[in-house]
Amino acid sequence: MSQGKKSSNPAGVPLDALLAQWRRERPDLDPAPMAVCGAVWRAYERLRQGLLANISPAGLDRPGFDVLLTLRRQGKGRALSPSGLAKEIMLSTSAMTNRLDRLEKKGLIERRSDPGDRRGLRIVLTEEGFALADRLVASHVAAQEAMLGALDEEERATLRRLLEKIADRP
Amino acid sequence: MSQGKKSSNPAGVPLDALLAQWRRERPDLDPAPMAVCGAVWRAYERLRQGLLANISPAGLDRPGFDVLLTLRRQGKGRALSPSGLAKEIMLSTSAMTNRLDRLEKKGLIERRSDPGDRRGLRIVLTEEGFALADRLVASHVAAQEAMLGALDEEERATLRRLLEKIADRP
DNA sequence: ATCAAATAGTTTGATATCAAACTATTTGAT
DNA sequence: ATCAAATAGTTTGATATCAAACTATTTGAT
Repeated sequence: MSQGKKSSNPAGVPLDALLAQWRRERPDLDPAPMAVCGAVWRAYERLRQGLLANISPAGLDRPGFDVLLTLRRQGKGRALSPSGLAKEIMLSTSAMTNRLDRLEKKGLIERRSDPGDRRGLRIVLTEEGFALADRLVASHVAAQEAMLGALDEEERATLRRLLEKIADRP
Repeated sequence: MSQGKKSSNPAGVPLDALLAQWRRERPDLDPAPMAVCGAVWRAYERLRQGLLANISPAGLDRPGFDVLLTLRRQGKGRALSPSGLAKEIMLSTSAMTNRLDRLEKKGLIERRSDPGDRRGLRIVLTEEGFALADRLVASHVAAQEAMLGALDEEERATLRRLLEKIADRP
């Protein structure tokens, strides 16, 4: 039950101390990239923790929440196949089978057989799943907004641009 | 201004498309924070992929690599306890037991009993583990440098500063 | 000096992931 | 029309994580 981890510092050691150790041990290397990558990692961890705090009271974890939001943002009544969901959420199809089992058991989604392909399924939100997604996405965006609160609009735009330079690199 | 479409997309959908879906479905919410958080996540995923490409040829995974580097940067012959390692790497101590078993089996680390506390252990790199860490950290930093290649020095500093505003937020 | 509480590390039990094997169905070349 | 190959989703087997229970030892209050 207790989350015995420090929350302010994803990895225990301050980045500067870590770099100093490497400079001492490997003066032939320039450890500067570690600081940038470490900063990405720590921001990611912070955001992940905030996400978890938002969804775990509802008994959801990250992949389950992703399924709900992915379906919700398609619009009322829109469906996706398990493999389509797996691709968007970056899970294996076997993990998706498991996720869907759990969400179905909670009454949040429904497996319908695809009328056009008897191998296939169409996953839809139940009334209850739709309502939960609607409720959670609001607090989710609010939580994200709070975590970004130290950044003004211009800084957010800059941050996005710089991060995309990493993500889009071949 | 926006070069936003790339196929090596961590999650399948371009961020802009995702935001557009939310604006249609939930015009009452401002989904802008999702774009920033999504960008952090995608950069993180990119870096994670690059890391994995560097270490998996050596038969290591992320936590195993972290153990090696954490020990290596302490300096030759310096030791840490399993719980100290677990804290730095943010693994449970039970997961650490497992990691150490595997690394020990590969001959990369050694468990020595703590002379000052018979409950405790001191984990040290073997000669082979030290050499592997030394080899991998070099290619690791090189790989990171390559992934950051699109950013100049000033951009890197800015990126760090902005990310820390997220990570350090209470 | 004693002994309850704290601490270090391991084991156990529940659960998650992935890759590969599998079943059922569809597609496409002939 | 046939049937090998492709595809959709599930099951299986190996392995990882965590929390809680456990064993051995140390700490600290008395």
